[in-house]
Amino acid sequence: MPELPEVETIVNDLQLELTGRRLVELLKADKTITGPAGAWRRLKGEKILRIWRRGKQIIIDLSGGRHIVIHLKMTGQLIWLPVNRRRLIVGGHPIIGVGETLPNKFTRVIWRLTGGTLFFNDVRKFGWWRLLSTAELLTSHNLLGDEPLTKQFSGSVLAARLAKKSRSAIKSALLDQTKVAGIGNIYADEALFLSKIKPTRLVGAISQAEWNDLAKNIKRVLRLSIKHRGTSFSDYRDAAGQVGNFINKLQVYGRTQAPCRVCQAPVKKMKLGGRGTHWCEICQK
DNA sequence: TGCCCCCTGCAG
DNA sequence: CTGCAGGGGGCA
Repeated sequence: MPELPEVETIVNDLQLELTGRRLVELLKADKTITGPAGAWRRLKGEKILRIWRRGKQIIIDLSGGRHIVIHLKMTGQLIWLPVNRRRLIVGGHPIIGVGETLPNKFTRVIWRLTGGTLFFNDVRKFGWWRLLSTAELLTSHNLLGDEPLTKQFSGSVLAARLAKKSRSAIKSALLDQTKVAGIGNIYADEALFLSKIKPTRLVGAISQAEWNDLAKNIKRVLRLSIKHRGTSFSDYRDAAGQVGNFINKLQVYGRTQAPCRVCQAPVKKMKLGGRGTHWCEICQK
C-alpha cells in the first residue's frame, strides 16, 4: 500500500491537523499495538508535538519525550475525524464506503484526542504501532537507508549505496529499505520505466549516467505523486479518508497489456523477487 | 539472495 | 476455487 508519497501525504495532513492536540483516551487497541497496553493508556494527557516521516514510517512526537511509530504496511489507514464531522464525506464524495462512518469492521486502534478521533484501519492486520524512546527511535532509523527526497541523494550516492548488491536485479535492490527508504513496488517500477532500465538488469551493469538518471527519476516520480496525493490502488486513503489521484499518471504499474505511453507496445508483467513487476520491453533495456 | 509467511478480500 | 495484493521479517 502506502509508499513514500502516500505516507508523506498523510503526515503532511496530520501535522497540520493534530499538532498541539492532546491524547484523551485509548478507546480501542488490538495486537497492532506492540508492548504492554498499560504503557499506551498512560500516554493520556500528553501533547502531540510533531508528526513526521522516515521512509514509510510515521512518527508522532509526544510531549513526554517518547514517540509513537506507525507502519501502515499493505492496507493500513490513519484517518482523522474532527469532532464536528461524523461521516467520511468531503466535498460531497463518499470515501471508504458510501457514506461510511467510523469505526468500521477493520478499525484496529482508536485514540480520542482533543477535538476529534484518530482511527487506524487495517484489513490485513500487517500494520503496527510501536512506542519508542528517542534512543530506540534513532537506533531503528539508523537501520534505514537514505531518504530519496533529500538534496544529498544523487546518482553517485545511489550507486554507492547499492554497490554491494551488484549481482541483484536493480528493482529488488531499490526495494531494500536499508539502502534507500521509502520506495515500494509501484514507484520502483515507475522510476525504472522513466529511466529506460529493465527491472531485471543487474545493479553491477548500470552506468554512471544511468545512476544519475535513475536518482533523478526517483525524485521526480515521488514528488509528482505527492503533488497528486498518492496512488489509491485499493486501500490507500489520506488522513481525511480521501483517495489519491496519481493512479491515472502511472506509466506501467497496474497497466499490464495496456499500450506503453511512449511506444504503444503492450506493458509486460512478470514476477521478480516475489513481486509483480511491470515494464515495457521496448523502452526498457 | 530467495522463498514462505503474516492476514483478509476480491478478481478472474 | 486459485492467485494476487502499495510490506517486510525470518529462515535456509
